Amino acid sequence: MSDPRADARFLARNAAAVNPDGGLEERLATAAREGRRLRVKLGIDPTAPDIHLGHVVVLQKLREFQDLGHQVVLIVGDYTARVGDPSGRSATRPVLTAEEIEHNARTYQEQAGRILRDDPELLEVRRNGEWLDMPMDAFLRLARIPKVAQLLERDDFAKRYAGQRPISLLEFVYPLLQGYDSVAIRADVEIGGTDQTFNLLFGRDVQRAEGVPEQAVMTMPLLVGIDGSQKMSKSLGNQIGIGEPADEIFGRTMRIPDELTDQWASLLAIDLGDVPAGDPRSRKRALARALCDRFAGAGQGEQAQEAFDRLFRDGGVPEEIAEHALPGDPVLHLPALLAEAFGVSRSEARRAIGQGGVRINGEVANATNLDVDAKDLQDAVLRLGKRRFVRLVTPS
RNA sequence: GGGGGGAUGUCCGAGUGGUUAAAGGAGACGGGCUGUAAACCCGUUGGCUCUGCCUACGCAGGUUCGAAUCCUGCUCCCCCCA
Repeated sequence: MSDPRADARFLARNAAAVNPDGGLEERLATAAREGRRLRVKLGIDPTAPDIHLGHVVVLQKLREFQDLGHQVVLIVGDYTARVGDPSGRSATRPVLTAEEIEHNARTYQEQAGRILRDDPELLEVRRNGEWLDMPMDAFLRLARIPKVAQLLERDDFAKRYAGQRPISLLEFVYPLLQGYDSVAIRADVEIGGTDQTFNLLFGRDVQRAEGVPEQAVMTMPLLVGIDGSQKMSKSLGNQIGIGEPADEIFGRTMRIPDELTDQWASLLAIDLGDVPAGDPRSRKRALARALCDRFAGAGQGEQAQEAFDRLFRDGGVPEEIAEHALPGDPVLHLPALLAEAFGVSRSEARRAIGQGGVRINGEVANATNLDVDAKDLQDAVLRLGKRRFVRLVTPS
């Protein structure tokens, strides 16, 4: 039926690396020979439930495995999340409660379901608390596996160690726990971002020590966020969530640097088809449309693009604008109104007004007179900066 | 157990008694140009009832006309030696 070599080549086409060389093809061939599905593992962190395009890169890859008949195993890191991960040094990361973790995990699962096939043959979801909540002696047995020198080879650790910056024992233990996940579920393949390379490869060591076959490891390049420099992440605010409205997806995609367009298309498995390479703007628009169609629904791309053009090319206003109830007073203090309507501080609002960044029905707001007659604001469209709009309505 | 270093605005990071809402940078935001790209230019960037007022330099107290800067206690963090 399927050809392991061709499948491996297809799957690896946009990957950063496959380890060991030829490992994926070997696993595919083994599975074919034994007439079974591969178990393809992805560990997910239930501290940040909202899926953005960065997650999609990996999920899309899993979907490709599913389409070839293989089984995806999502591992919710509920146990590890409860302990908290101090890496990255984001200081006061709160340790989540079991309820929060569970809620996040469900949200994640639900969103991932929009990319993955939700067929029990093809998708299994597990919690690592199922096996990590082990007795001390079992843990200590595992603790023999990693060698300190080996852990210190991990780039992140090596740098911090050299720079005399802290590394907690807990961080040292994480790769071991993740690796044990691979043992527990008998992973054939594990997927992750390139930042996970060490951990994924370490899973092989744990598997070997535990006497189970070693997984192949496929790492995907990290998707660069819309700021064009750092990896996409919610905490950096440079993400596009898959649950966002089409207009938002379209607009934010149009903001990425041109150089990112092809990389995004490749990692997100979007075919830009015949859009000429010499026309970066059209390529980006095609990408934006495709993303809208995929995550907001078929046909959304076309619509979002029209709205976008109306707004930014023709200088109009969006069709759908959030509404904000006008307070009843006869005279309104503009900074206060802006603050409420857009969720900024009054000082911020004042600055924006002073800089000509606020428009009422297209007219730049007067910076010297901040008090406005309420009747001049009836059903007015208030605009802050280039892309924030609100329609003022009278509460009935 | 011993010794040393540190905690400043969104982040990084200057500042060791007064002109400090606190240098500089990053980020962000507003404006210009434009393709909501890049590059570039200008401006802003604690809050507010805004020509002024309030709150701020880990926490609490003290010295002083005056403290982020000095003293005391506390909390937290890091490094080194053992």
